[in-house]
Amino acid sequence: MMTILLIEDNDIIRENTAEILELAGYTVHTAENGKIGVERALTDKPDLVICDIMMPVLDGYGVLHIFNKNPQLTGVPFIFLSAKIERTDFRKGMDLGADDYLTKPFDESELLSAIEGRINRFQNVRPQPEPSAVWPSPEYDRSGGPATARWLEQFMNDARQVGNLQSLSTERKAHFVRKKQYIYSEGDEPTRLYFLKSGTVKTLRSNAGGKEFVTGLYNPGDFFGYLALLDNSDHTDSAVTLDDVELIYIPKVDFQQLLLADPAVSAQFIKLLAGRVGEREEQLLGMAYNSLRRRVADTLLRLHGQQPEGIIQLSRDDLAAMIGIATESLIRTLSEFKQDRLIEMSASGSIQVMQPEKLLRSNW
Amino acid sequence: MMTILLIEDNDIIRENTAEILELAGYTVHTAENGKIGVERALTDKPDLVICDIMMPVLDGYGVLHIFNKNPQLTGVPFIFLSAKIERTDFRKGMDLGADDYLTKPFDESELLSAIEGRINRFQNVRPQPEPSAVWPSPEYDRSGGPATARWLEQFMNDARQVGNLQSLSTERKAHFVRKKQYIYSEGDEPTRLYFLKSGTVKTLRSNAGGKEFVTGLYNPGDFFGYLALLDNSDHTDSAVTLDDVELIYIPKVDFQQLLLADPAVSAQFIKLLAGRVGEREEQLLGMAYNSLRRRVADTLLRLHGQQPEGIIQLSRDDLAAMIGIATESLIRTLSEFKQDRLIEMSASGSIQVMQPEKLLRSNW
DNA sequence: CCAATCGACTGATATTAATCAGGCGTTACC
DNA sequence: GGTAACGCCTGATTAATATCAGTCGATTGG
Repeated sequence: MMTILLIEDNDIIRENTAEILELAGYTVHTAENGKIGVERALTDKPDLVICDIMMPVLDGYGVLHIFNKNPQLTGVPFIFLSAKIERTDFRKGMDLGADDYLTKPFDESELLSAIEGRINRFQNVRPQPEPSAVWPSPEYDRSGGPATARWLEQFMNDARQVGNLQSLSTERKAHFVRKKQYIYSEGDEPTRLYFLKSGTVKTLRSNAGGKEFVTGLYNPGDFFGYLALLDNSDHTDSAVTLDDVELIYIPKVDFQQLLLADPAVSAQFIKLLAGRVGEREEQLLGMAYNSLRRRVADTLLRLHGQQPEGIIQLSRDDLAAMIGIATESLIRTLSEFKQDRLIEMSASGSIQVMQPEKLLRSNW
Repeated sequence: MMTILLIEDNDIIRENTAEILELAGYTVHTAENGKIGVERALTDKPDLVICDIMMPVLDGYGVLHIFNKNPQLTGVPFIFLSAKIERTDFRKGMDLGADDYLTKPFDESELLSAIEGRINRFQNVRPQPEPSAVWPSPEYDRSGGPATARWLEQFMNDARQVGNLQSLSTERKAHFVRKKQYIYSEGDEPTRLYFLKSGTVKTLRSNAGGKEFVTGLYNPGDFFGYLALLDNSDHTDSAVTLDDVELIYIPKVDFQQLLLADPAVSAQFIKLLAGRVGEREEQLLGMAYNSLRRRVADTLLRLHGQQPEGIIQLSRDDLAAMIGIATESLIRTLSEFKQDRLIEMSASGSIQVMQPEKLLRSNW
């Protein structure tokens, strides 16, 4: 339901008015002066504001001034309430940007119709519906999480059906690469996009000291190596196979053609990348202020959701490089988790998260 | 320039008023009754309508009724003009959805400030989505660094020249926001893109413990707040002003239209985002394995390149939150750098990098 | 004008996680 | 079949950095 913020210093009028509004079915928040009103507006985000003009601490004009300046508040319909019926007072209020002006005393119907009038007006003025024709919120569901690009597979099927990019066809030869092989290295010029048919691939960056940070982990059905292609720069990371894999190569030109041919694709890529930026910034935040234990837990949970069957099969070194910690520290933390029955480890070293809820919630 | 439609049956008042408006720089179309007014509104698409109430053929209420029903007309600011000063007349007009109500006789300043008031109000509130036409894709400078979006400015100029997205025009009102104000907060639904005209803005994320990590720093000429718009999600960061700033709002719909109208633009955005992903991953690598000293040095160098004049004017708290370390640690490191003559600090706390080469090379 | 607040800074201490060193079991290989 | 190599793990030590507690000076507000 609509939330209305009522700012009025007179206790009787305020309570009376609030009661009327509540009877009419609105959720009402009240404030007894302008300052409190603004504070409440910022926290409650009302759908409409009714504000008296003459008030102590901060008057109605001041409140509206602040509303106009604060981007979070500007869009909210604003109705002045005043005992003054003089034309100049009215004009001052309107010129400041009020949307209606009610004079006291008013009766119920005046109040309610004024509110309805403004709500209707603003709904007309501010079209709610997503411009879906413009912004494809597509059937390409981003189910694989922002890190993966499974929707591209779907897209490629479509592209194939249209038949204008034959080189994308699945008849393409699969390339077999054995484990622990570099697919491309930092500094290489990108020549193609990779589609992972089977196996696992990690992408990593390394620093001057030879330490590695794993930036991505790819499973069958994922594409990788697109960052440098999109950025039109050299690879800034390396891709390494974790086990024996089957790859399909999509030549750079084909990919770029694809990208330009259909606006929906570029829109999808924009979405994908924006999501990835957000994810990385989140990680950065965690890296800065979360304890090692917390970061291990977060990474395990992320993998738990991504990995098939929820079983994490990854060497301790790689896992540590994903989290950005020393391998020993990871192992110690895993042991602790195991003791707490939060995870289980098999003889082969694979990890299974047993109590994701508890792992998520426990705060150190 | 803004086009105003004036609907008024009295010849003298109509011509007189039109003259005033023209002198004020508006393009004015007139109509001598409601019927003609509506017809003219449909063909001319005015930016604002001033309409008398008592008129032959079709009165003002009727005109507004039609405006409310016709989607093409609903978004236009509508001001009533009337000789009636009775409260009930005023309320009837407002309840019908008028945006202001001027009583005759009025003087020039009343008229003009009422018009300005509504135009400003509507720029805050609404984007009226114009049907997009595709314009020739211009050549965009690719030199702008990945962190900034200055090329968008160039693009917007082009868009303006073609003139089909008027709402992007520089005539847009600047919004002033004082320092330390939130422009948007984590979790807010994005409603617009922000263009920073003057001042400085930071974007930050905060974790459960209330700690903040500064993810971006924006200078005049930058755009910000686009991540959530592109991702089609809620804001995952907050934007806060560091000093008094001037902002220009670009409504969500306008921006999205813009983005899809021209493949060159989406291509630019893809590049921008891909670059930002790379940057963030680089930061992540540094965060994991570089010493605090190294990270401070890197951040200083980054800011040295970005900030105008190379002078870094930033509170210690914000700088620490950018690097992701404790404020005290930062201050200690800065003191060390100062002792080593790598940087200089003014009394006001601003930092200047003196020997970028040495700062870059020294390896700890 | 004084008190309160804030930002820059310093010293002492506590905590965390990296590093070093090594054990133990399994696999790979001559 | 022996041994070298490797992956997983543990203990002790050490280095790095956060935290706590406060000073000092400048600015702000009543």
